Amino acid sequence: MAEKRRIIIHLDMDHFYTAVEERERPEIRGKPVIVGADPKGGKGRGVVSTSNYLARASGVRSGMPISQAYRLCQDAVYLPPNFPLYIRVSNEIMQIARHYADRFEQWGIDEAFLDVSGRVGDFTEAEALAGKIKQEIREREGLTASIGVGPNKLVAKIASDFQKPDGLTVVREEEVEVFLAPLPVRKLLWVGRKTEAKLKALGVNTIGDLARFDSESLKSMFGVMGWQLHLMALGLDESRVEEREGMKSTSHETTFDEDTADEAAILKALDELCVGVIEEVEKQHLLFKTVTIKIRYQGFETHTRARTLPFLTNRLHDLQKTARELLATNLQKDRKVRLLGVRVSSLVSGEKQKTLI
DNA sequence: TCTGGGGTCCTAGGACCC
DNA sequence: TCTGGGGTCCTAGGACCC
Repeated sequence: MAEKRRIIIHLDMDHFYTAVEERERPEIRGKPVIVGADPKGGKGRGVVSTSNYLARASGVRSGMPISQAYRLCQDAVYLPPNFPLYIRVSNEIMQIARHYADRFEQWGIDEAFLDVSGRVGDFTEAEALAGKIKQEIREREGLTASIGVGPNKLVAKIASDFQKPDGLTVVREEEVEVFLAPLPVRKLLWVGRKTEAKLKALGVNTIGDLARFDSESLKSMFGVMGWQLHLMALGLDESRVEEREGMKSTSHETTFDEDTADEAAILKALDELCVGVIEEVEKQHLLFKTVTIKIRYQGFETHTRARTLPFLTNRLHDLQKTARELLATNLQKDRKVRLLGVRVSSLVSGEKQKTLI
């Protein structure tokens, strides 16, 4: 039995963090703006979270070391991230978008998928609907978004990235193959740096190359992922637009300003991370069973150590005690530490738990 | 070039149970 | 002495997303 044809919209806010900052601070408009770590005159550690298009013109990109961004664009306005603000604005935008969709799925802080199959008869009507969504976001929030419309989530997502900023790209079912073929494989969801490199070694550069590649070889080389790669290259994706509910884990981590072997400073940082995690656990009314700590040494070597408790808890004392024990038995003496992290998982809603007991 | 902080999912091996 | 099969849970690492 043939599935009903779907029409999916992907909404992607343009350079979200910097766009929000520019909206809130008229004095920085017209300048390159970079949200991320403190550059500290070129000596800062950390990376660029988001940069506006003026900064991108100098070569600045998300994820780039902030020291490198500083060399490329010294006259930019550098701002620390203001997550409470971005989350507030994000919630307002998601409210707007949600009411245009039969099914809605938020994706990160500034993206969303909308299944509008039941609301529009064809892609032309979907394009008009997408225009209305962009307009409402512009009028109510003073921000621009780029939208992609396609027969599934994969194509819609790639389409939203096709023309930016303030873009609107529609890819009909019969146009999918021609649209995807010339694009680099890196545009596919789940194809990151590593997979891109492996594919390149096979002579696969574009999505078209991948579509022509033998699917059995892909499966034997990449396992489950290989089959997925084959389907994606053909523009096929049956995954549903689905609201995710229930966090699986929550964590805090911090990179020291300077790598340190000072045990007192390390323990203090660990305790503070635990406090932050417990605040989130309490806010969300959660109980947890598994504690994981993360240690990154000087040189970027990273380890995780986990322990599952025989009981559910939301107590700071349990977290700090477990985290300290995991650290004590795994910390390599006299090695400088770059980063420390604390995560809790095996989460259960505390309210639900009460009714179970 | 020198690599944040918040997440999700997958894989592989080992423990343990029936 | 040599040794099953299936299932679940746990740990560690890694790829990927925004």
